[in-house]
Amino acid sequence: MSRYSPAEIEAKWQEAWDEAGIFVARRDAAKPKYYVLEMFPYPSGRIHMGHVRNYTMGDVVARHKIATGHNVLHPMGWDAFGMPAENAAMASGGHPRDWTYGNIRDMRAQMKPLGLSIDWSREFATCAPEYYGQQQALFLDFLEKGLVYRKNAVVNWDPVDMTVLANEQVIDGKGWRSGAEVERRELTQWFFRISDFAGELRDALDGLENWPAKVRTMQENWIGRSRGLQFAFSLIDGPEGHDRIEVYTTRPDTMLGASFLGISPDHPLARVLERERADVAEFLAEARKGGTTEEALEKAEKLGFDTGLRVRHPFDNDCELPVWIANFILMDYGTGAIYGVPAHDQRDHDFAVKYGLPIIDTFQPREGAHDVTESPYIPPKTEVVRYTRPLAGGDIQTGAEAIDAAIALCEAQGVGQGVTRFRLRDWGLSRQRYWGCPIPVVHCDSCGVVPEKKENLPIRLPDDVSFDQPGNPLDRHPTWTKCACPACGAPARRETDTMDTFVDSSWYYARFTAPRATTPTDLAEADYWMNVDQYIGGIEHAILHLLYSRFFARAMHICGHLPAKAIEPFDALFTQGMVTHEIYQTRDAKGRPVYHLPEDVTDGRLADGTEVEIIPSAKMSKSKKNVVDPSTIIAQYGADTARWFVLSDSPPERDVEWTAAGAEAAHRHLARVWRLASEIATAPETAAPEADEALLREMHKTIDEVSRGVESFGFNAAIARLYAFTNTLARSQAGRETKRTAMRALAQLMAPMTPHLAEEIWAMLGGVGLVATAPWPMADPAMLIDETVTLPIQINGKRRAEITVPREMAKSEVEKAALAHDAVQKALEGAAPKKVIVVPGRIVNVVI
RNA sequence: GCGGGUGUGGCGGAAUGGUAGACGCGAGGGUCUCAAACACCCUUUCCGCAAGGAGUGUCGGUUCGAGUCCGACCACCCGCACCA
Repeated sequence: MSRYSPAEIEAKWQEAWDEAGIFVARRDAAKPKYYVLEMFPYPSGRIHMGHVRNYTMGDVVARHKIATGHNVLHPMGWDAFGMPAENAAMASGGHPRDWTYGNIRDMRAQMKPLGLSIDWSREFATCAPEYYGQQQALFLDFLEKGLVYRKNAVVNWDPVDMTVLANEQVIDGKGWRSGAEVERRELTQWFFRISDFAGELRDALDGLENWPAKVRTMQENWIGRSRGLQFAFSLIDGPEGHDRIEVYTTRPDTMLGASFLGISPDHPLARVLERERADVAEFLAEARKGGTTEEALEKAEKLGFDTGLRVRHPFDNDCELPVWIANFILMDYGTGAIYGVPAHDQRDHDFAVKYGLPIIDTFQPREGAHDVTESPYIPPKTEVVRYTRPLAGGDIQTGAEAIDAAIALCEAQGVGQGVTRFRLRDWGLSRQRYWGCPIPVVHCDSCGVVPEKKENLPIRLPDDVSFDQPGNPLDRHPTWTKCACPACGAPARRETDTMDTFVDSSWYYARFTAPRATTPTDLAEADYWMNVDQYIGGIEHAILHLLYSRFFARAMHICGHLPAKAIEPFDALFTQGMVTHEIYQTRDAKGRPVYHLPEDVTDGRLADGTEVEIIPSAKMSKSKKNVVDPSTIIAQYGADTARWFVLSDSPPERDVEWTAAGAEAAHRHLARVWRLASEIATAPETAAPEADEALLREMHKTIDEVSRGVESFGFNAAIARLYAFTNTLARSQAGRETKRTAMRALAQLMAPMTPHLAEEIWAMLGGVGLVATAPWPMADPAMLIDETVTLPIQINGKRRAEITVPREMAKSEVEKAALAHDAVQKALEGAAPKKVIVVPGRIVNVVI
């Protein structure tokens, strides 16, 4: 072979790894275990560059850990349930299962050539009954422990298609197929009691030291622990059974500024009024329009309706407040009722202005006048403020503990009590869809909701379903719903809801430790392999998936499926950025955009010479056609080039832009390394002791920096160092044996990133065995320290000169040498410096 | 709207509070070649012939010293509970 030929060497070494079976994970007490996991893919059809980046990063970690003597588990599977499969079935008539398994087959075939160090013997798809049957067993255990329950909750309802819509299927408040205005409607649904764990999930975040701080912050805010006051306003002449309205507030210090009471459209009182009064029903119908997302609710126009009812202020018997129904009040948070303080809250202020409600100022800002009719004055939580209206007969000052003081005062007065609340809501898992894990319960006329017997699991999805009409095919299946009640044996109806696909991905990491076990997990295996030592995936999963997984691990532990140490399943987390690409656009006759694939564009022009408009890089998406197929790149340049490129240009946590030029450059470099290696392999023996010393010093510095880079996800910096070392090696006058040593080290350092090329070079230079299993090189600390050091000299913080001094030179000597420098002398003009700062080995700063 | 993040040459980016621009791309110049491709060498933040000066989204602050820390603002990106 006379030139770098990835097609040849990549197939060869993949076969060699397979034969040696080095990636098959088995328990081994003699080695420290290491479990590295990338978020498993949804089988959407083809792999994309984002997958390549994600799995390459995981592979670098896995291969580095193998080389450092760890027993590595690096599995792969498929998050295989979900809407796209049903959409495909609706669009083209096939079966979701066939579509899904076809995609898995294609994507696996695309992934294998990447040369990932994956233990494919553990592969599974979540849509396989062997997996979801165990998930059903988990559900039954959770049910037994009270971790699952049923309650009403709102969904997006398409009144034309008569079906539930996912948030994604609601476009600008309208159903994606029917175009009808979406309504919020209540259904009885299954929920996990994740909110019971809110405090624990919040507190345990502090222990997740190897998670990105931003993810911990996001989860903290999502869980949203708050301290506040819960109390009741008494309702005057309310409907029967409604003589008080409970409210929750985090700002009880503003209580005297209340000018109205607001309740959610879903509040029980609103429901009662809706049944009794046509005007209320009409308003609620209007208020329930639009989707269920918090974003839609927050951005929607604030609507209110005066019920005519009034409540009495608990601190002031003479003060009566009107009761309004307002569309921005969430039934899910607090008590579903608030009191409005327009003088001290922006949203309440907007509402009061819109509906002409009074604005009552209760605080005196410390300085300057503030007209609260113009804009609200938000009293700071940290500064001392003074009430202008007496609270319960006494002027009080509040300070840093204003809220606590107000709560204490209210408690003392017998008005309500301090409570800790969480923003986190229970996790609704019911989905009115076919392609998901069936919820293993039946509905019996006499016994109610009855869990299936475990011996009947898995409850398999029926195969004979049709997607020719909207709605859940399980609902209209002729026989599948018919079953016998597990309790009394009478005819009963099987539950037709399936589980949220987030359930599937909330425990797959545990299943990988024993993927063929006949129980959800095998405790011995879980005890050995858990926790995941390094988890890698997109930042888009920062909240939901990771929070659900943390909950699930706790719930599984309670049910005896995971050891206690695994309740925080991911020891370390890394969130990687996206792969982006420029978008190429032209316009059709009507001025509408037409997108073009990168492979059809050369130098900004199409094949017919038409110039394309270049839109800055964005996430690769099929609709914008700014996609590059990894298979094309692998065919053109080889897997090592694709791997090298996705790691090289950008820091892994940030987005990386795929460019054809960058890919070519990566390939050019790998070809150069290959050439250099074959030159060194065949070079005649020479000796050059001085050059040897210099090259070996560089080698040890490179080993040190690359090792640290690989361990800290500094892949781009590690690769830059490898480029620099390649340049050094190419120019080195060192003797043959030294160069061979340096080249072998280079191969080892490159092996996690470009494993095939590294094996080839390793073999070329007489390396023993596979480089994949060769022990990672160690940097000799003595070789990392130079005898002299060059220090910059700053004058007033600006660099003006530099001196080279012995490393161990005393501070006073360094100062003397710096002051003697021409540039310093010139700047001083004979005067003495005001101050001289010497940071040994770093810098000298002369202050004049 | 709420929560989180990002911002450095023509481009991607590097930089434990200590020489801003490592490494790569692109560009310019050169060597090799009949010529090209490949490869190799040199230059490349901006202004300036130079001396020198300016410079990390904007404005302000802390510090002997700020890309890095603090405050305000601007722009863009991600998430918002039924997308995965």
